[in-house]
Amino acid sequence: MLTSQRQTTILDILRRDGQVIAKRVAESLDVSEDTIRRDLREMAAEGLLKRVHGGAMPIAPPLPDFSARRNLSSNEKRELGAYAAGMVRPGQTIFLDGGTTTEEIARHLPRDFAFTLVTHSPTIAGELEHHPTADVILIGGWLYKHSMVATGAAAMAAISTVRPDIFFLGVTAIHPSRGLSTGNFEEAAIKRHIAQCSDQTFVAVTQEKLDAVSPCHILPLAAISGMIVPRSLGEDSLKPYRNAGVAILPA
Amino acid sequence: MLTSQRQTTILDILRRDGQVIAKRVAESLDVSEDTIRRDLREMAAEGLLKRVHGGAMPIAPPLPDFSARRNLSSNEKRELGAYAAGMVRPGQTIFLDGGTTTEEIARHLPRDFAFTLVTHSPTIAGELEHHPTADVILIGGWLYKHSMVATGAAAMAAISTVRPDIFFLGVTAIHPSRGLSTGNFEEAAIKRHIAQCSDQTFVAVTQEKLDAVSPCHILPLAAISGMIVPRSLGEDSLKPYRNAGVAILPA
DNA sequence: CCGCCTCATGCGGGAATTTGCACGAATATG
DNA sequence: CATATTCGTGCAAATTCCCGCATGAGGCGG
Repeated sequence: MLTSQRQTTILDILRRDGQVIAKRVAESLDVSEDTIRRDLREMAAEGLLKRVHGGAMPIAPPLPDFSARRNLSSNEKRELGAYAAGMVRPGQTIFLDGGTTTEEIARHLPRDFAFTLVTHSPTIAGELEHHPTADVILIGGWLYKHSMVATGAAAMAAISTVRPDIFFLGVTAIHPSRGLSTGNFEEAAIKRHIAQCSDQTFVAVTQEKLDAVSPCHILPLAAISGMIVPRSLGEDSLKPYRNAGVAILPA
Repeated sequence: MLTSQRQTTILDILRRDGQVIAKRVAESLDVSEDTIRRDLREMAAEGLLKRVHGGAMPIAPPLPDFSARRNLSSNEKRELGAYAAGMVRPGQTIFLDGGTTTEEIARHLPRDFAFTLVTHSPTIAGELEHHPTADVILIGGWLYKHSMVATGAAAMAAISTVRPDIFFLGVTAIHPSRGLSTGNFEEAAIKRHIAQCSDQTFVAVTQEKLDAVSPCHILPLAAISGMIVPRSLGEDSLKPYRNAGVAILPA
C-alpha cells in the first residue's frame, strides 16, 4: 500500500469518525503502529491533523450542535459498519443490501486488498465509485424508489448468477420468534432470495429494530449466520436472540 | 507498446483506482519499473499526476472532485438537458446513458406524467430517487468505475430485454466523418448495443466535443436520429454534420 | 544499402525512502 | 505511586528511486 494512500485513508477515517486511534488503524491497514505514528507525526507537521496521545484529532473541533447530533444518531451505525466491513477477506464476494446501515458498511470497506462487491442498490454502488480495489457488480431490475433497490424478476434472475460468500442484510425489524421482516413484499422476496444464494448471511441491526415486526416476513432467525449489534447493547436485550440460537457479534 | 498509449493507460488506472503503483503497472504492462517511473516522472512534470514514493496519486485529492464536477455542469449542459427532457412523451420508455450531460437530462425530466426510464448508471438512477412519476429500470452488470456504468455480458443481456423509444446517448467526441466515439472499448460496445435496441437515438453534445475523435468508435453519424446542440453554436461548426445528413436540434 | 542520428528501453549501482523492531523515556490511568 | 500504554529514536533490511550507459529499433539523408 502506498504511503500517501495510507495517509489519505487516515484523513478519511479522521473526517468520518472525528478521531484516529493509531493502534486500530495499524491493525486495519495491516502495518506496524510505528508506521502509523510516523504518518501522524508527518501529517501533524503539515497541519492536517492534531497529534494526541494514542492517535490524532481534527485540527478544528467539529461544530458542536450539528455534527454532535449527527454523530449521536449514527455512531452506532458507524460502529456496525466498520465491524461488518472488517469481516471481509481478500478475494471474497460480498453482497451488500440497500439501506443506511449497509451504506455505512460500504463506507468502511477495506481499501488495501481486492474483493468483489455485489449490490442491487445504486446508492451503495455510488458509494463505491472511488473505491480503489473493489470490483463492483450491479444487479439491475425494477427500481423500488422508496428504498432504492432493484427488484422484480430481472433482479431475481441476476442474483441467481452470483454466489456471495457473505450477504450483509438490512432489515427494518427483527424479533426473537417472528424473525426478520421489512415493509415491502418485493423487497422481502429479494432479500430472501439473496440470502438463499449466499454462503453466509449477517444482519446488522441497531437497538430500535430489536423486538419489532414489520409487515413482510423475510426469513426466520435460524436462516442467518449471525447478527451484528452495537457493543453498547445490554445482555438482557440480546438474550432472547441468543436463546433462539443466533450468533451475536458485538461490533 | 507505444509510450503515449502506456501513459494513457496509466492515467486510466489512476482515474479508476485513485492511485498508481509503479511495480504493479510494470508487471501488468510487461515493461520494467524504470520505464513506468520515467513515465510517471514525465507526467508529473506535465502536471497530470502527483508523484509519490511507490507510484503516483491524482493531482487533486478525491474530495473536491465531487463539488468540482457538480460545478462543471455549465449553462450549456443545463440547456441541453432541459431540451432533451422536453422530448419525452407520456408512456414512453427512455434509456439514459451515463455521463454528466445525461445526468442533466435526468434532472429535468418531466414530473407531471408517467414514463419508464432505463439506465445502466447508478448515478443517474440516484438522481431519479425522488422523481414522482418515473418508473426506473436499472440495468446491472460489472461496474466500470471510471464512468460509473454497468458493462459486460450481463449488462448487454439485460439491455436486450428492453426496447426504448428514445436513447439519450452521451459521448466524449463526435466527428463529421468518424462519427461518435468514446474512451473505453466496453463502454463503446454497450452504447452501440443500446442504440441498436432503441427506436431513436439522440446524442447531446457540447461545443468542446465537436470535431473530436476518441479511441473507441461507437457508431457512424448515420445511425443516430439527431444531435442536440447548444443554441449558441454557430452554423459554421454545424454545417459538416448537417451535410452528413444529421438532424440538428438546437436546444 | 549504409552510416548516422534519435529515442525508448532495460540494467547496474549507489542514494534515498520506507518500514518494522528494540529499548528507554514519556504519558495516561487507577 | 504503580502499571500499562504509548512515544520517540536508532538501526538494519527491504524497497524504491535516480543516474549513467549500452543496446537496439526506427527514421533519414546520402
